[in-house]
Amino acid sequence: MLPSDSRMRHGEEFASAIRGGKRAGRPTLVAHLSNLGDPQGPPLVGFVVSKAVGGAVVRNRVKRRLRHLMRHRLHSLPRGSLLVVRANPQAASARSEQLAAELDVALDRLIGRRAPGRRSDRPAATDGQA
RNA sequence: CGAGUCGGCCGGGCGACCGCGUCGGGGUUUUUCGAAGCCCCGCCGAGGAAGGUCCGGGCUCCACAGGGCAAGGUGGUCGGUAACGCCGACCCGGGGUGACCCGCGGGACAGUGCCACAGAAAACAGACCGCCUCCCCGAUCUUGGGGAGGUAAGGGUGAAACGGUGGUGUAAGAGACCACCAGCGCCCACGGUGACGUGGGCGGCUCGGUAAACCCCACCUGGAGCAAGGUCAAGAAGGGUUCCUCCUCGGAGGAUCCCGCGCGCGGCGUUCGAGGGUGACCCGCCCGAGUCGCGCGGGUAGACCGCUUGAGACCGUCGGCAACGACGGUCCUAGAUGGAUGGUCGCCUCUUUGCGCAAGCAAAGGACAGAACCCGGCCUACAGGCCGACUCGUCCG
Repeated sequence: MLPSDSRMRHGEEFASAIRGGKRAGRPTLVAHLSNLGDPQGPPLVGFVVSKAVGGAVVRNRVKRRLRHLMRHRLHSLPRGSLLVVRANPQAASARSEQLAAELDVALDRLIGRRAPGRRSDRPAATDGQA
């Protein structure tokens, strides 16, 4: 799972990531990324899974899957990042591979906009599909 | 073998690797010597309903003169229990050939209300068609119409029509009277802890249902809830207790402990008592100097304790029809707080689909659902499966 250092725990961090950050949407999830965190600290990742996604069992499963997927993608986030991943109702029925692919696309777009040096421009067709 | 009734249990299994959470051990760094950080190893890590939050408790804080009047709940009896609206046994009523099942099971002579449709009439008596007597009119060989009265046996409606059957009786009839039966009330005897049952006697001859309609009766019930409650930190402008010093006797300074979001405006107040508590209200009682409203500004939901050893689980013996209890032994079994159970696989198992004569092969899928202070219940959801007891029917012996 996710190392405990990288877990987002406070409401204000969620708020600043969602309000002050950039956004990338996919059918199953929406990712918010901001750089307003502690510049020396590790990146913080939080998840928001509303009741629209499903019951308690479904929400827990979605959250755990996302947390597991983020574990291998933490190194791609710069220091001081605040990332919040919101799950859409479609995430309840998605397979793990689909979640992973969409999470990759969303992260690439967010990091690409912040650091235009590497893999900056995804084709516009991806946005249209979203 | 078929059909069925009741009860209990499981709710995918084994293994590998990488992660996460609590706890324990080891190493290392820092240290205010309490501990904290990092790394490594090991154990354990969701449910029968963890769910709905419908009852009952434990636990915590507040309250704990009394009276009146409400409110809510429960409702056969006896027992079980910490307690219950739960459980067991029994009683009564109903259903089933039966095993068994169902019951929201106190009171309808305290009072009020309601009873659709049909029907003449639906609760207190009344009479549509009938039946019978008398009178009048018409007709004259067997009956028609009208009026006054008697009656409830027969018809028809309905879930239900003021007891049933047979007789006496009568103009026709009727508990008007009689016998038996049903039912109601009272009394006695016997059995039972009791609900109640069995038997006998007497009475007037007969009385609808609905209380999950109001209501009446009996019994029970303090308020809030782990965001309870406690410790620390943070916030700092203020108020108060007691003591000391100074003084222009108004206060000022210091120490101490306690309380407390701040400011502005306004209302009501300090013994002629604001406001609060006492379960809602009233009386009464208690505490009492602040309190209430509006506006502006600000601070919060950080850390730790509570937090998992408990009406505990399992096994055995004994008591009890049973629910359950007593005794003995063994065991410690989740404790998160943006909330730990996920990912990738292998083998087996079950279901479905496809291929195949078959053995089998391949693919997809695994019910309902996630602990949050803890127990005892109830209710609701649930793929599939296992075990036991019993009943009825058929066949064989």
